[in-house]
Amino acid sequence: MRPTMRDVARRAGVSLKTVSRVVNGEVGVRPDTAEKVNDAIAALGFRRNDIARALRGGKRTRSLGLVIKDVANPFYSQIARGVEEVARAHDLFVISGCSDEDPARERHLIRSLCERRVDGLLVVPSAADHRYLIPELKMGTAAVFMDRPPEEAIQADVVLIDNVGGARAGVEHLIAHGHRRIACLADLPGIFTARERRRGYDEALLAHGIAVDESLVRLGPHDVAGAEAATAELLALGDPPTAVFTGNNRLTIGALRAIQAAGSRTALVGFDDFELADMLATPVTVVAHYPAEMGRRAAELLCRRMDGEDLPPQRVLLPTRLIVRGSGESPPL
Amino acid sequence: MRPTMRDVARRAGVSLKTVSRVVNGEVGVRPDTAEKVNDAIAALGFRRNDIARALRGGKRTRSLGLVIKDVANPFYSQIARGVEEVARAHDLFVISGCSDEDPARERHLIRSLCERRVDGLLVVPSAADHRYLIPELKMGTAAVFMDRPPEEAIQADVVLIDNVGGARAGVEHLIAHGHRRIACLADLPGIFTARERRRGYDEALLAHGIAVDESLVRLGPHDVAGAEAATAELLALGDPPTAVFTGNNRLTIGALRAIQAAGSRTALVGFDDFELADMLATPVTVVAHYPAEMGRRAAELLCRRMDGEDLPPQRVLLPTRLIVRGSGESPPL
DNA sequence: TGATGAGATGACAACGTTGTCGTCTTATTG
DNA sequence: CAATAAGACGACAACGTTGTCATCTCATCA
Repeated sequence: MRPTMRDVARRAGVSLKTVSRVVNGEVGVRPDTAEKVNDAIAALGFRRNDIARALRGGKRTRSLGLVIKDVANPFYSQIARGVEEVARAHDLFVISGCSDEDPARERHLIRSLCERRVDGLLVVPSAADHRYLIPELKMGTAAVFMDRPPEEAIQADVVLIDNVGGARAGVEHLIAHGHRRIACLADLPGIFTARERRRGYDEALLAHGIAVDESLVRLGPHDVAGAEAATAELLALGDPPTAVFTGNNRLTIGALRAIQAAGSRTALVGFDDFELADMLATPVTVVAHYPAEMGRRAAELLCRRMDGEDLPPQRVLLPTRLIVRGSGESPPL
Repeated sequence: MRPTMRDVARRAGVSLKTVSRVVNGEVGVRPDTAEKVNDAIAALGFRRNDIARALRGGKRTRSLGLVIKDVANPFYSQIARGVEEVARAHDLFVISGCSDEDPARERHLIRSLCERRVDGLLVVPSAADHRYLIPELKMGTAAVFMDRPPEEAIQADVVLIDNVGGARAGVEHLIAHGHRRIACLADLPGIFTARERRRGYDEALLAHGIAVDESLVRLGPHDVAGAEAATAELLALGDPPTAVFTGNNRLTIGALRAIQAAGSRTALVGFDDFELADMLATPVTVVAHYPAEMGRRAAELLCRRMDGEDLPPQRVLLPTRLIVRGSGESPPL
């Protein structure tokens, strides 16, 4: 169905190789010959077959694999956007897949991407164990991790947010506004960022001589509904917290719902910025970071690896920024 | 570097073809032979090369191309998610690119995707002219358009939102609440959905015997800031509108900002739902639709085409749903 | 015991392209 | 005018896989 170079060659009355030369803009073809070839290409609607090209070349498929949890989640879609920008600049395509936080699916995705011979891998890891990647890395597939590091055994670049520092800054902001009873909503403790942000929360309290009250810490809420329930529970305590620190935007929104529903004036600082945070009934003070930047930095690192640069594994920490909007500045009752 | 089947064969002491058989789970290999082969595969870290496989097979690359405006935009990332779900179910990979609404880039993307021999294309078109696609379609690359139709000349499936009906329902909702002076913010008239929604607005007014007052219609605001300015202007009129209908979520947010800033009680209904619409100071009544569903439907259609089904070009219209939240129900002053 | 056939395995070509090298044409130079 | 070189072009192999067909080994049976 699709014409090949051979078909073009036949039609133009030249050899296969000459067509190849014209298609690739190589020198050493007389203008009139090139014209004949181009006419044939246009007439037949020929498109060079990049599959064959990649096979013959043996080296580059000019593609990179991106494994994230879920494109529909703005955090990941912004990462994807950052990756796409860099890929575009390097004339690469992005082949992406959603792991949905399922280690088996992540593994399957990565394996399939390797089978497709992507030139590099960008992964937001879900699985705990990435040793299965070691052979792939050895075989020369470059890989860069984002948002969460792989375990020690893996020698690869990582681009992370400064989770500890950001969380600490957020909680210290609440402390600076007079809060002492500060609750913490963290995601499942199996998640790296949840642990790190929890650590920042602890550090902030400790640094200001406040003992961590485990009854104010909720590890586990994983979605808006869970966070809403957990917050409602906290607000219903005999001695409720005067402020809440939430470990990600889902949790922030859940907490917000509960606080709003309870008609409470509990202060709130959340990790992750989100659209409309400034438009809410109480604009939300957040620890912001820049997922697109994470995607860009990771993709850039990956491209350097793909170009054969041989640095020791990098660990990039991206800064956060506290955005003060109102919810984090109300004093304790 | 990467071992091939030949390497595996050598190590296992069998022929190339036998390795192929084992790798593909074909019958007719003695268990002990298969074991030798599997041992060699494990020892060498062999991964089947899908590039070579696709070339040899000649037919399927098991991939589909997705061209959207911008993954970072939730509308498109939800489409991408829907596509991904279907792709996953069919064991396909999604290769995506962002056109950023640039026709030249869209064309380049589609061309490159065809060169990569994707099995099918899913496109949210930016360009006005897609005739360049005709040869590709003829060559057997299936294509399905989303959100906006291609021009007449292109024979391809389209999955659209019921823009006219949705807009009409939204405006009629305002009319039902007593409004007569209803402003309309529509995006650039070059955009299909903007035109269609504008048409729904006109139809609603006409159906209720209200003449369209062009001074209340603003075509052109394309982002939050533009919508905010346009709305401020409308509110400053001597005889301002009592309600505003906005053609997409960016415009809704801009209008909301202006209304909030002016301390006005102007009613508002917007096209597109958005996260937190229910959490704002005034929860926003919207005409909701389901981008992920659009992605799914389009991908399903595409898969049917790819499987060789030969229907006439389909035109799927997805329904909208009016979600009443408060901003659309305040009466005229 | 030799014919028969089923099952296991291998040799080879082909997918569409590009790198290497050889051949042929034409212009240049002594 | 013959020698030479540069330029244009083509023949062929190879990339790693799979489909086709041939071959080989046994167990079975008349």
